Amino acid sequence: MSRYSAAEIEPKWQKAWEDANVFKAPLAQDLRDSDKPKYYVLEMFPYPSGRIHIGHVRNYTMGDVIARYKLSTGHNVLHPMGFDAFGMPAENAAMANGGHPKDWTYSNIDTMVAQMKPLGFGLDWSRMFATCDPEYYGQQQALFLDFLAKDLVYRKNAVVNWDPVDMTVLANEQVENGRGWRSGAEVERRELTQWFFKISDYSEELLEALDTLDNWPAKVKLMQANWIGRSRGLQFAFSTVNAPEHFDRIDVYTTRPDTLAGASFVGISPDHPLAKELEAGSAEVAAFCAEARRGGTTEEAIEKAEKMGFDTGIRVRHPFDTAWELPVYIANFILMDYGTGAIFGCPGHDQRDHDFAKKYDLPIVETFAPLEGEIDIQAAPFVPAKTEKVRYTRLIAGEEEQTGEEAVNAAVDFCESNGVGHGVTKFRLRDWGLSRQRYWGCPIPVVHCPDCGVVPEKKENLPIQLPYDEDGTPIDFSIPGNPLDRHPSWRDCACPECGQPAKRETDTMDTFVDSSWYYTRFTAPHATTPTDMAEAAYWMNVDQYIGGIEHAILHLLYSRFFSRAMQITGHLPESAKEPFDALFTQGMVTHAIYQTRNAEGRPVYHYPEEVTLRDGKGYLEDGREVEIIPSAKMSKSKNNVVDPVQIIQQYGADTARWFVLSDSPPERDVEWTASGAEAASKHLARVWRLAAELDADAPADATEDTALLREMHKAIHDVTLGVESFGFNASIARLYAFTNAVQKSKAGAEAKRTATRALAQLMSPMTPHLAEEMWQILGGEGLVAHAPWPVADEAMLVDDVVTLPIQINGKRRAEIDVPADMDKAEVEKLALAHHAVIKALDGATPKKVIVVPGRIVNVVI
RNA sequence: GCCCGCGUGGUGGAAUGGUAGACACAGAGGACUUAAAAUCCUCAGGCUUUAGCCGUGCGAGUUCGAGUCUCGCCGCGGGCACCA
Repeated sequence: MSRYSAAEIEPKWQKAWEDANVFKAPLAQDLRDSDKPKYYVLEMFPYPSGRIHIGHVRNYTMGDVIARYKLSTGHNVLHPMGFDAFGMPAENAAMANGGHPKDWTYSNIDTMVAQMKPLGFGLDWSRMFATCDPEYYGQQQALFLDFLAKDLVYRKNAVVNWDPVDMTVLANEQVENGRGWRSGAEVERRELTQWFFKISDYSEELLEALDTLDNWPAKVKLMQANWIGRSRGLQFAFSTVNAPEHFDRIDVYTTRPDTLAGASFVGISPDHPLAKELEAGSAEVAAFCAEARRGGTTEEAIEKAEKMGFDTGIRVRHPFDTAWELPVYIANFILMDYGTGAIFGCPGHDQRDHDFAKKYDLPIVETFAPLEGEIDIQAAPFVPAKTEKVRYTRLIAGEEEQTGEEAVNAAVDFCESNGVGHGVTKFRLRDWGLSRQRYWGCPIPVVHCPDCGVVPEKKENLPIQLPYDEDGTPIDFSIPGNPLDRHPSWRDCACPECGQPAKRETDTMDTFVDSSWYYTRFTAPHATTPTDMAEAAYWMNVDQYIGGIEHAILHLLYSRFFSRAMQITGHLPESAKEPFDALFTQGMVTHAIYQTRNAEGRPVYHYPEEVTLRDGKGYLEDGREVEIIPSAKMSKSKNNVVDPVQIIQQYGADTARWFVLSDSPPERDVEWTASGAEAASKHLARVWRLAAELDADAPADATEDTALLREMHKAIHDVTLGVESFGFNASIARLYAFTNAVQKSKAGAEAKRTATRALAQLMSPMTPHLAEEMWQILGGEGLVAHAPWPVADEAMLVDDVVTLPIQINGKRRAEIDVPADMDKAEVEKLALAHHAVIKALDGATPKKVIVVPGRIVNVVI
């Protein structure tokens, strides 16, 4: 081979790894004598959308760098891959193009595996599974039954997006501007009986345990803490006037009892029992409640909807002044799921309440004011941080001047001692609703019996499999709704308890359930129970989990709940309570969007390969200029997805891997550029030539050899540090510099061979095929994948002389070279003797001289 | 609307509170070549030129010293419980 050819090299080494079983993780039962530590690295598994995406390449390359590095530092490594295969897109595809979600999904998986294999990831493919495999979801059903037995699951009512035209439940993403995406009908919020996991029982635990997650990003822990949302407040009851029977009290919860003297109304949710009672007796109330329930269920939709209230005519007495009566409104912005579904409004110190008071002409009363300055409470609410000290003008308890926090505590104590309610701690976290009215998910293994009620399936009947057809007729996905619901031969069954005719639950599970325990299943993917305790005990926890920041809250929080629930039900050891020891959240790969507009002004999107770039402007083949929207998240509908398969075919896997790791820090988004891939490819060819064209006759040269070996040890040190701290871009920049050093070095053949072999090893986690090839050319023993990682010699890292910048008043004016170990006084003397300093001082004495050894000198004049 | 991030040359980006722009891309100039490709070498933040001034989204502040810390804005991105 006369030049670098990825097409020749890559398949060869992939076969060599496979033949040597390099990446097959051992079984725990075979490791009794192994003194190697274990290492479990996992990237969030993909949804089988059909083709891999350059973002997948980036994500899995990062994991692969870690996996290969850990292998070469003497670990037993588990690095598996699977597919998060249930979910809506498969059903949508079946709806749009016919076919069956199962066929669509498995065909996509085949394609994606075929696209991933050429990338040379060090994965243990023998452990692969998809969550839609009956073998997997059957064990998930077993878990559900175990959770049910331990009271970790229950049923209650909850609201869903209801499309009144299609008569179906919609996902949030199927609601566009409050309307159903297919029917265009205004969506309403409707209650259904659904299954829930009792995650809220673990609110405190999940919150407290965040402190133990030392290797998680602080921002993720903060987001989870805010999501769980512990608050201290006062729960108390207003007594009512003119209310229907059994409603002589309205319980409210407030985090601001210190503003009780500024209350001007009480608001209740349209789903509050009192609202429902009134709704039943009044067409007017019913009309308002229907109006209030319009729109989607997301918190965002509810927050952004115009605030509306309905005066019920009912009044409540203020707890501290029974002559003072407040109106009771039904309001569309109050959630039944949080607190008691009822609040009191304090327009003086809350923007939303202020808007509401303005709209319905309610009094706005100030309870506290800033320490200094004037405010107009009628014009705008005064909402300072709770930690800020303010002056109370209508004081409930405590000092006149105190912080909001202090005032809340004082008010709670005061109210308690006066028999008005009690202080309570509440959490924002709600129970996890897992029922989905859809086909392509894990069936919930229960049966509804007219006599016995809700009956769990017997474990020996698992898996309850999804039907593929209906007595030989393909299932029809062209009509909205859940096909399981209209599938009599699947739905009708015998009650597992009494044997009488009964009906299966037709709801399936939220796909978050599938992804909440897959990481445990990888430790024993074919066990006949959800986990094999011996394997789980050995391989858990995941030492390094890698995935997108978009999963910071839900997926990770649900997984943390599941690992606890699995421990309670005997499927995981106590030590796996927190399943992910370290978490890394990587950024997205973005690409410019190229668009023109059609006659109606609607955007038309063009593929990157259709566009020629000149002077920062883009043109189509016919010469028309395109509008360039920079750095957008890759999305099929915008035609800005870069297909990695093309890159791999053109340049090879190592180039693709090298490119996605270079330049951008892994946690940040990266912009895909074609020129970047080209440059990466050129560099790899240069590195290959270093090994292939090494001059075997070059004589040794003591000075040059030492200089090069020093560079080598520094590179080993820096690259290793980069790999260990997810600074892959830094490692690569360092490898560029080291490559330059090797290339320019006049060292002898032996030193150059040593340095180049180290270069191959340092590159091996990123460009493993090239590294193997170089290793072979340079006479390395066996596979570089098996070679122990090089260790830097500390003695070679220290320079004898350092360059110190000299600042005058914080601005760099000169620099001096001094021995690294020179003491401060000597350095100061040298600095002050420098002509630039003498000139600046102009005979005066410096006010101050700061010497930071090895860093800087600052002379203050 | 609420929660969490991010913002540095033409571009991607580097920088334990200590020389802002490492390392690359694109660019310019040169070498080699009949020519091109490939490769190699040199230059390169901006404005002025013996030297200096301005520069890390904007405005304040802390500090001997701020891209980095604090406060207030602006812009962009992620999440908001049925997208995964």
